[in-house]
Amino acid sequence: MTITLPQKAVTDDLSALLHGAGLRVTAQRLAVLLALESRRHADADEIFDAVRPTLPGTSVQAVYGVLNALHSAGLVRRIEPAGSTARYERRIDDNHHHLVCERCGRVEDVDCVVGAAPCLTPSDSSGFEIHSAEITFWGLCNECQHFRG
Amino acid sequence: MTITLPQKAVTDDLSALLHGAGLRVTAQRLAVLLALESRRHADADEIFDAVRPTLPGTSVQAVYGVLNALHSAGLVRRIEPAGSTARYERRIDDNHHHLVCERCGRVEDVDCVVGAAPCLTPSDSSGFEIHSAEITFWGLCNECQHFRG
DNA sequence: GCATTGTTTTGAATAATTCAAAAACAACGC
DNA sequence: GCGTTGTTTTTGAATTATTCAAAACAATGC
Repeated sequence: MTITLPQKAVTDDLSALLHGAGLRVTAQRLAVLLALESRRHADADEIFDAVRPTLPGTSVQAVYGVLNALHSAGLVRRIEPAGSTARYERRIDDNHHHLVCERCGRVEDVDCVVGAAPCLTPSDSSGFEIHSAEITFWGLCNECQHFRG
Repeated sequence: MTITLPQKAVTDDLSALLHGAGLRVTAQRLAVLLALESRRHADADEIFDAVRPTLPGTSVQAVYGVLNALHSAGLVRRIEPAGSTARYERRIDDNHHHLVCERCGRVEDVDCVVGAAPCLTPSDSSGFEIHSAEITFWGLCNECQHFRG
């Protein structure tokens, strides 16, 4: 029986993830993936801030590069709600959607919509070959509802 | 019986539209609205190009200003698909959705989705007060389907 | 017509993201 | 273990959509 430090175990998982996707395992990529584990809908800047303490010397450009690589490999999902910068998330396997606050930009997950399946089929696709459907709900988050004049 | 030039009639309609929304009627606003009549999902730059010939001296900033005013007044809808600049459209009364080409960024309208109504209700809204739902279908347009390797 | 208030122009700034070249590094075979 | 090769990161700069601010101007109500 081998005893592994929890931290190490997580990093091993992430290494395997990268490896499995045909990507080289680098400290920056592991750090970005780790940062995404504990954050939902993080943007490049948040991730940069999260990575910096443990991996000083990392550049913002590297973070963008890593995120682009992870996205191309299908390991992270990128959403760009109107008015926000690009946000990244690790939940890629399920087909969940997003609630975005019109006032503060906060993003929350919606696990499913009622009658989800039919939503993925438009009635007339104008010759498009459809790959995915993205649903964004706009409104006011809990906090911002109290700020109205 | 009065005979009105068609061009003039359209402009009168647009003037009434602006007036009804409590906005001042200016040449730039009429020109932008007119440009939007014949264009679907136009961005600020396209509109600027469309306005310039008939109204030289108009600045890009003015176009942005007009579009923001029209949007705030609810006269135009603004969509910002990931990877594109903001696009504007006059169809605001209906609740239609969009097809966006992942390759060339082309945007098409989808009149309705099968089972449209249920789509507007998420199962768990996390305390959000929901105002609207936006559906974007991602895929390849007719043209871009032939460019695949 | 004239004053008021809102809009447009002019000119400059902002901020997210990407580009490019050179240095650093990971993966692989030996 | 060690060099080679191709990829990734750093460093430094560019791009581009959009907004900001002050001054000139124009629409509306009287």
